[in-house]
Amino acid sequence: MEKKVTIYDLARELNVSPSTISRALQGHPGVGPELRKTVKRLAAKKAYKVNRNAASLRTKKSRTIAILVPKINDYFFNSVIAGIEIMARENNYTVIISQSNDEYETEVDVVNSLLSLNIDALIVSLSMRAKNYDHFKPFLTGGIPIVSIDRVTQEILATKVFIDDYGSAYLGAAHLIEQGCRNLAAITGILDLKIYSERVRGFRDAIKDHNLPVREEFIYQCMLLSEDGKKAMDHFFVKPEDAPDGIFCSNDTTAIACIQDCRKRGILVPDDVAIVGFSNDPRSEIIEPNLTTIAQPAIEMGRVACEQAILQINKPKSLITSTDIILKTELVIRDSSRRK
Amino acid sequence: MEKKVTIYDLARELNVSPSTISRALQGHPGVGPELRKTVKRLAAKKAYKVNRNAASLRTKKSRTIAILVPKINDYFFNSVIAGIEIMARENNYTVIISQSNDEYETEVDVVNSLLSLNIDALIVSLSMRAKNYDHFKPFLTGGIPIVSIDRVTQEILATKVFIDDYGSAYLGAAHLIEQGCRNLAAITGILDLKIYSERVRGFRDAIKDHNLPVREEFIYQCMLLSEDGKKAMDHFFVKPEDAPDGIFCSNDTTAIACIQDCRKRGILVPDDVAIVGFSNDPRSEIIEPNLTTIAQPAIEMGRVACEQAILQINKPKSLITSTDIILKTELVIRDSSRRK
DNA sequence: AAAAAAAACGCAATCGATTGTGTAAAAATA
DNA sequence: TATTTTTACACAATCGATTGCGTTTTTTTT
Repeated sequence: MEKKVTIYDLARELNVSPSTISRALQGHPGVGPELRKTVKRLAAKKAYKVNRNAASLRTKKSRTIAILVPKINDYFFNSVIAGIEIMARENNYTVIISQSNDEYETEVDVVNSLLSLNIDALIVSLSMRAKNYDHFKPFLTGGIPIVSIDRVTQEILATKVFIDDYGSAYLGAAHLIEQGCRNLAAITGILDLKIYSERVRGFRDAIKDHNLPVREEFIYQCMLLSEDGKKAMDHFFVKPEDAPDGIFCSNDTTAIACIQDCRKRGILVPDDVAIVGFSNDPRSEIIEPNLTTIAQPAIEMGRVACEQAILQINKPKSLITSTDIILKTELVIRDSSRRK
Repeated sequence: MEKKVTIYDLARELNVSPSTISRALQGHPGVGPELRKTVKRLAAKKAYKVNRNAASLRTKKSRTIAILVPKINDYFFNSVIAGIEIMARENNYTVIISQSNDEYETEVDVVNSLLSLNIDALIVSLSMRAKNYDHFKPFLTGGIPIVSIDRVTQEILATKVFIDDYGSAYLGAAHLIEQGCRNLAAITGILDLKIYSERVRGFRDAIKDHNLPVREEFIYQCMLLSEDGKKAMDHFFVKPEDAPDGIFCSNDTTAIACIQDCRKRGILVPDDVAIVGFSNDPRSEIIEPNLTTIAQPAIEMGRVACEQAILQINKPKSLITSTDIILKTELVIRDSSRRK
């Protein structure tokens, strides 16, 4: 149980003051180049590490970025986190993670506990069950920048990194129509979230623009879990003779559930029903038939979000701005929608 | 930009000393129940949050647990992380994550930077390219407990949470033999890691115990990436007439790659070659044929690891012990190995 | 009622790093 | 050489919470 070495230890050993040690280590001018080297050498030799708690207490900067996502073990968020972590490391930031489980209460809870931590920035993807966004206010009034990703809202003053949900969904739906579908259905997340309402809007517009009817009962709102996919199928197929021939899903989990459910029902994909998912989950190129899906640059999104966070951190507090950064998606056409 | 409220603010407002505020908030005896309530009420009203940096500096406890895994966006580790996060939250701990990308240098780097952070415990799964474990020593000499998961080593004094790799692999290989395979191959990770050497040992013993020959050239060591799976197939099938009829893979990624490669080669799974994977990745029940695999309780492993970490944290430092906790696995038999 | 014990709270040091300001010595200028 | 400017470093306050110890007040005991 050795105690950690502090700048005082180094100072004593070199017969200089602790402040000089601190400055030397930071490469401050005002410390002779000679002495600076000596200090750094000794620090390395004695395996000195700054006590970040002490430094943070003094400077009010923790070099820590917090991430809050609905679910950690989800492919998309997972990749986003990986992206954030990479960029954070490159810039010598530490990353804290937590999940809301898509529950509003947990989100509030987590956000509150983050307030104790003196984080420099928060990167957040909202929970499905948003009620209001008051719990984020202390960050803004405290000068802590928020970067909102994927599931964003205009109600928080934050840099937003997301994709063109409207356009992506439009593309997906249009693709289904091009493949001959005339009777489209959609599985969507909770429409309170812009991300999902935008996708549905794109879905609708694509149908309208092709002079087809939008069937309201074929827009199924849910939490996008696997079971929800099956329930949606039950819902769509109450009258099998009047069922959709194309389904646009807001994530791959439900899309895969649909494909599996089709198989059970003896419905052919893509011939009877063509299916498009969202995210390009690894499972989508494994399911048979391979899933057509909208690829999102998840890792890239993480990197950009983190980059923006760091940018904001280094900006004068009064200048916290609200930029929107929209990343490109790609429709990856596979067999689940390709009709020869 | 409001400044945060501190115990001094509360103290001034109530005309008591900061120490009393601190004690009241912690529920210390020695503060009247009356006053305690008043303090707590005011604290809540003014949205007071302890400054954890200040507290940590003083107490040398940060209520922070660090996780270091090879890869964040990997299903298994992902789930472990989720499990850790849940348990950590329940106990009011914060979780820090980082990844080594399975590289030794990065691992050393990350570990070193964790030393600045005054973490209370470290939960680590080793990188594939371990050279030595010296970088972990400062934690032990510093009284910071390490919990090692999945990829563990005896060379670090730490609580170890893992599975019965030997037994699981034995079971997997024995299962292949029962299904009629006589010529088994294995894809393994780097054998320096106990987890993989144990699996290979189980694999070998199962073959021996069934009086079959172990073919050394059919044990393929690699990083367990998807490409490695394909390379392994190339290797196994140099002489197609003398190729394995059963493959035991140390993870699902390579197992899936094998199945896909078999399809390309026109090899029937499981009839020509039966395949068993490891981890029960979500993809394993989607690939055709569904992958037989060893299910590991990933989230549970995370929970237990975190629980152990907290246990160690609360133990007198001199009592840091090295417990081994072995979790149960389950052979999930699916179509990739089931021969009728 | 006096003495002892307990309860309730304040004082001040402490954790380790940072940084504005002060000061001596060295270098540059007049 | 005397004076000004620079350089190189030290002093001491500060960040916010915690905690050992001391003091005052209240309660209990004899």
